[in-house]
Amino acid sequence: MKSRDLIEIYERLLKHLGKQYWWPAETEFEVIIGAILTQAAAWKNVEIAIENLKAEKILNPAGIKNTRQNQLKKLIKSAGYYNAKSRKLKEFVNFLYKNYGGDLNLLLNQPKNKLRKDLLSIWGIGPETADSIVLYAAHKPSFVVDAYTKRIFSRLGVIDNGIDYESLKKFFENNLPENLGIYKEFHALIVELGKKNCRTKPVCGGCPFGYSCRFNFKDERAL
DNA sequence: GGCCAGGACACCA
DNA sequence: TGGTGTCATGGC
Repeated sequence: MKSRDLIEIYERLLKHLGKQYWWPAETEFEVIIGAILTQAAAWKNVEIAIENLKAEKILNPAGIKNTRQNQLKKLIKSAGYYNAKSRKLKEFVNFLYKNYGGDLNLLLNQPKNKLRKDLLSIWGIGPETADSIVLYAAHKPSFVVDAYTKRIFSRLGVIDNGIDYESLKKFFENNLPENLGIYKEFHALIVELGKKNCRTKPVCGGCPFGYSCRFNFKDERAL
Protein backbone atom coordinates (compact mmCIF):
# COMPACT_ATOMS: atom_id res chain seq x y z
CA MET A 1 0.00 0.00 0.00
CA LYS A 2 1.21 3.46 -0.84
CA SER A 3 0.97 6.52 1.37
CA ARG A 4 -1.57 8.19 -0.85
CA ASP A 5 -3.82 5.14 -0.59
CA LEU A 6 -3.87 5.41 3.17
CA ILE A 7 -4.62 9.11 2.94
CA GLU A 8 -7.40 8.34 0.50
CA ILE A 9 -8.92 5.88 2.94
CA TYR A 10 -8.76 8.56 5.60
CA GLU A 11 -10.50 11.06 3.35
CA ARG A 12 -13.21 8.61 2.41
CA LEU A 13 -13.89 7.78 6.02
CA LEU A 14 -13.98 11.47 6.86
CA LYS A 15 -16.44 12.13 4.10
CA HIS A 16 -18.71 9.24 5.06
CA LEU A 17 -18.66 9.58 8.84
CA GLY A 18 -17.78 13.24 9.34
CA LYS A 19 -15.36 14.74 11.83
CA GLN A 20 -15.41 13.01 15.21
CA TYR A 21 -13.67 15.71 17.27
CA TRP A 22 -11.98 13.24 19.63
CA TRP A 23 -11.27 12.92 22.52
CA PRO A 24 -14.64 13.59 24.19
CA ALA A 25 -13.45 15.20 27.44
CA GLU A 26 -13.28 18.59 29.13
CA THR A 27 -9.75 18.33 30.51
CA GLU A 28 -6.49 16.51 29.80
CA PHE A 29 -6.86 14.60 33.06
CA GLU A 30 -10.29 13.44 31.98
CA VAL A 31 -8.77 12.11 28.76
CA ILE A 32 -6.31 10.04 30.78
CA ILE A 33 -8.92 8.62 33.15
CA GLY A 34 -11.17 7.85 30.21
CA ALA A 35 -8.35 6.13 28.35
CA ILE A 36 -7.75 3.83 31.30
CA LEU A 37 -11.39 3.15 32.01
CA THR A 38 -12.26 2.36 28.40
CA GLN A 39 -9.85 -0.57 28.26
CA ALA A 40 -11.93 -3.47 26.92
CA ALA A 41 -15.11 -1.64 27.83
CA ALA A 42 -17.92 0.09 25.99
CA TRP A 43 -17.57 3.87 26.07
CA LYS A 44 -21.18 4.20 27.23
CA ASN A 45 -20.27 2.43 30.48
CA VAL A 46 -17.19 4.61 30.87
CA GLU A 47 -19.25 7.78 30.59
CA ILE A 48 -21.29 6.76 33.62
CA ALA A 49 -18.11 6.24 35.63
CA ILE A 50 -16.71 9.61 34.51
CA GLU A 51 -19.91 11.36 35.51
CA ASN A 52 -19.74 9.72 38.95
CA LEU A 53 -16.21 10.98 39.44
CA LYS A 54 -17.27 14.46 38.34
CA ALA A 55 -20.22 14.46 40.70
CA GLU A 56 -17.85 13.68 43.56
CA LYS A 57 -15.55 16.44 42.31
CA ILE A 58 -12.58 14.08 42.29
CA LEU A 59 -11.84 14.04 38.56
CA ASN A 60 -8.44 15.61 39.17
CA PRO A 61 -5.07 14.28 40.37
CA ALA A 62 -5.57 15.28 44.01
CA GLY A 63 -9.11 13.94 43.97
CA ILE A 64 -8.09 10.46 42.82
CA LYS A 65 -5.09 10.49 45.14
CA ASN A 66 -7.17 11.31 48.19
CA THR A 67 -10.02 8.92 47.51
CA ARG A 68 -9.95 5.43 48.97
CA GLN A 69 -9.67 2.64 46.43
CA ASN A 70 -12.85 1.01 47.71
CA GLN A 71 -14.71 4.24 47.06
CA LEU A 72 -13.20 4.45 43.57
CA LYS A 73 -14.40 0.93 42.86
CA LYS A 74 -17.98 1.90 43.58
CA LEU A 75 -17.81 5.01 41.43
CA ILE A 76 -16.26 3.32 38.38
CA LYS A 77 -18.16 0.06 38.70
CA SER A 78 -20.08 0.59 35.46
CA ALA A 79 -16.86 0.50 33.42
CA GLY A 80 -16.15 -3.07 34.49
CA TYR A 81 -12.91 -4.61 35.84
CA TYR A 82 -13.26 -2.22 38.75
CA ASN A 83 -10.69 -3.98 40.94
CA ALA A 84 -7.98 -3.64 38.32
CA LYS A 85 -9.05 -0.24 37.03
CA SER A 86 -9.30 1.39 40.45
CA ARG A 87 -5.72 0.27 41.02
CA LYS A 88 -4.68 1.64 37.63
CA LEU A 89 -6.07 5.07 38.49
CA LYS A 90 -4.15 4.99 41.75
CA GLU A 91 -0.97 3.84 40.03
CA PHE A 92 -1.17 6.73 37.59
CA VAL A 93 -1.64 9.50 40.15
CA ASN A 94 0.97 7.94 42.43
CA PHE A 95 3.43 8.09 39.54
CA LEU A 96 2.41 11.66 38.81
CA TYR A 97 3.00 12.80 42.39
CA LYS A 98 6.16 10.81 42.88
CA ASN A 99 7.86 12.03 39.70
CA TYR A 100 6.18 15.35 38.86
CA GLY A 101 4.81 16.60 42.14
CA GLY A 102 1.28 16.05 40.90
CA ASP A 103 1.76 18.55 38.06
CA LEU A 104 0.11 17.05 35.01
CA ASN A 105 1.47 19.69 32.64
CA LEU A 106 4.99 18.85 33.71
CA LEU A 107 4.40 15.26 32.67
CA LEU A 108 2.58 16.04 29.42
CA ASN A 109 4.91 18.77 28.20
CA GLN A 110 7.88 16.46 27.91
CA PRO A 111 9.25 15.29 24.57
CA LYS A 112 6.98 12.72 22.98
CA ASN A 113 9.26 9.72 23.34
CA LYS A 114 10.09 10.43 26.97
CA LEU A 115 6.41 10.87 27.77
CA ARG A 116 5.47 7.60 26.09
CA LYS A 117 8.23 5.78 27.93
CA ASP A 118 7.08 7.28 31.23
CA LEU A 119 3.51 6.19 30.61
CA LEU A 120 4.48 2.66 29.62
CA SER A 121 6.39 2.30 32.87
CA ILE A 122 3.17 2.73 34.84
CA TRP A 123 1.33 -0.46 35.78
CA GLY A 124 -1.93 -0.71 33.86
CA ILE A 125 -0.91 1.53 30.99
CA GLY A 126 -0.05 -0.44 27.85
CA PRO A 127 0.83 0.78 24.35
CA GLU A 128 -2.66 1.74 23.23
CA THR A 129 -3.53 3.62 26.39
CA ALA A 130 -0.14 5.34 26.35
CA ASP A 131 -0.56 6.45 22.74
CA SER A 132 -4.09 7.67 23.42
CA ILE A 133 -2.73 9.83 26.22
CA VAL A 134 0.18 11.13 24.14
CA LEU A 135 -2.13 11.97 21.25
CA TYR A 136 -5.30 13.25 22.90
CA ALA A 137 -4.04 14.58 26.25
CA ALA A 138 -0.54 15.79 25.36
CA HIS A 139 -1.52 16.67 21.78
CA LYS A 140 1.58 15.11 20.29
CA PRO A 141 1.39 13.04 17.07
CA SER A 142 1.57 9.40 18.17
CA PHE A 143 -0.70 7.16 16.13
CA VAL A 144 -3.09 4.99 18.12
CA VAL A 145 -3.93 1.54 16.85
CA ASP A 146 -6.45 -0.83 18.36
CA ALA A 147 -8.32 -4.05 17.72
CA TYR A 148 -10.56 -2.32 15.17
CA THR A 149 -7.56 -1.04 13.25
CA LYS A 150 -6.08 -4.49 12.99
CA ARG A 151 -9.41 -6.10 12.12
CA ILE A 152 -10.42 -3.63 9.42
CA PHE A 153 -7.06 -3.27 7.71
CA SER A 154 -6.31 -6.97 7.75
CA ARG A 155 -9.71 -7.55 6.14
CA LEU A 156 -8.69 -5.07 3.48
CA GLY A 157 -5.63 -7.22 2.96
CA VAL A 158 -3.29 -4.32 3.63
CA ILE A 159 -1.64 -5.76 6.71
CA ASP A 160 -1.13 -9.18 8.20
CA ASN A 161 -3.62 -10.23 10.84
CA GLY A 162 -0.85 -11.35 13.15
CA ILE A 163 0.96 -8.00 13.09
CA ASP A 164 2.08 -6.72 16.48
CA TYR A 165 1.17 -3.35 17.97
CA GLU A 166 4.38 -1.47 17.29
CA SER A 167 4.59 -2.64 13.68
CA LEU A 168 1.01 -1.65 12.98
CA LYS A 169 1.61 1.73 14.57
CA LYS A 170 4.69 2.24 12.42
CA PHE A 171 2.76 1.25 9.32
CA PHE A 172 0.42 4.18 9.83
CA GLU A 173 3.09 6.64 10.94
CA ASN A 174 5.32 5.77 7.98
CA ASN A 175 2.50 6.25 5.49
CA LEU A 176 0.87 9.38 6.84
CA PRO A 177 2.11 12.96 7.22
CA GLU A 178 3.03 13.59 10.84
CA ASN A 179 -0.05 15.67 11.42
CA LEU A 180 -1.79 15.95 14.77
CA GLY A 181 -5.24 16.53 13.31
CA ILE A 182 -5.01 13.57 10.95
CA TYR A 183 -3.76 11.28 13.69
CA LYS A 184 -6.58 12.28 16.00
CA GLU A 185 -9.34 12.02 13.43
CA PHE A 186 -8.13 8.86 11.70
CA HIS A 187 -8.09 6.76 14.84
CA ALA A 188 -11.49 8.12 15.87
CA LEU A 189 -12.93 7.34 12.45
CA ILE A 190 -11.56 3.80 12.54
CA VAL A 191 -13.22 3.22 15.90
CA GLU A 192 -16.53 4.59 14.67
CA LEU A 193 -16.35 2.41 11.59
CA GLY A 194 -15.36 -0.55 13.73
CA LYS A 195 -18.41 -0.12 15.90
CA LYS A 196 -20.64 -0.18 12.85
CA ASN A 197 -18.88 -3.24 11.54
CA CYS A 198 -18.82 -5.41 14.59
CA ARG A 199 -19.23 -9.06 13.62
CA THR A 200 -22.60 -9.40 15.28
CA LYS A 201 -24.04 -6.13 14.08
CA PRO A 202 -24.02 -5.76 10.33
CA VAL A 203 -25.00 -2.27 9.24
CA CYS A 204 -25.13 -0.37 5.94
CA GLY A 205 -23.72 -1.50 2.58
CA GLY A 206 -20.70 -1.11 0.35
CA CYS A 207 -17.07 -0.77 1.21
CA PRO A 208 -16.22 2.81 2.24
CA PHE A 209 -12.74 2.34 0.88
CA GLY A 210 -13.78 1.38 -2.60
CA TYR A 211 -11.74 -1.78 -2.36
CA SER A 212 -12.84 -5.30 -2.99
CA CYS A 213 -11.34 -6.59 0.19
CA ARG A 214 -10.93 -10.18 1.24
CA PHE A 215 -13.42 -9.93 4.00
CA ASN A 216 -16.95 -9.76 2.75
CA PHE A 217 -17.73 -6.13 3.33
CA LYS A 218 -20.82 -6.40 1.19
CA ASP A 219 -22.43 -8.85 3.55
CA GLU A 220 -21.17 -6.94 6.50
CA ARG A 221 -22.49 -3.71 5.09
CA ALA A 222 -19.87 -1.17 5.98
CA LEU A 223 -21.54 2.08 5.11
C1' DG B 1 -28.82 -16.42 27.56
C1' DG B 2 -24.60 -15.53 24.91
C1' DC B 3 -21.60 -12.37 22.88
C1' DC B 4 -18.87 -8.33 22.89
C1' DA B 5 -17.02 -3.75 24.22
C1' DG B 6 -12.21 2.33 22.09
C1' DG B 7 -6.64 -3.63 26.81
C1' DA B 8 -3.24 -5.03 29.94
C1' DC B 9 -1.03 -8.26 32.78
C1' DA B 10 0.38 -12.84 34.59
C1' DC B 11 1.89 -17.17 33.56
C1' DC B 12 3.36 -20.71 30.62
C1' DA B 13 6.02 -23.27 27.08
C1' DT C 1 7.58 -13.95 21.34
C1' DG C 2 3.55 -16.16 21.23
C1' DG C 3 -0.49 -18.12 23.08
C1' DT C 4 -4.02 -18.40 26.62
C1' DG C 5 -6.54 -17.22 30.98
C1' DT C 6 -8.27 -13.47 33.82
C1' DC C 7 -10.56 -9.38 34.94
C1' DA C 8 -16.54 -7.70 35.20
C1' DT C 9 -20.28 -4.52 33.92
C1' DG C 10 -24.03 -3.34 30.74
C1' DG C 11 -26.28 -3.25 26.04
C1' DC C 12 -28.16 -5.78 22.47
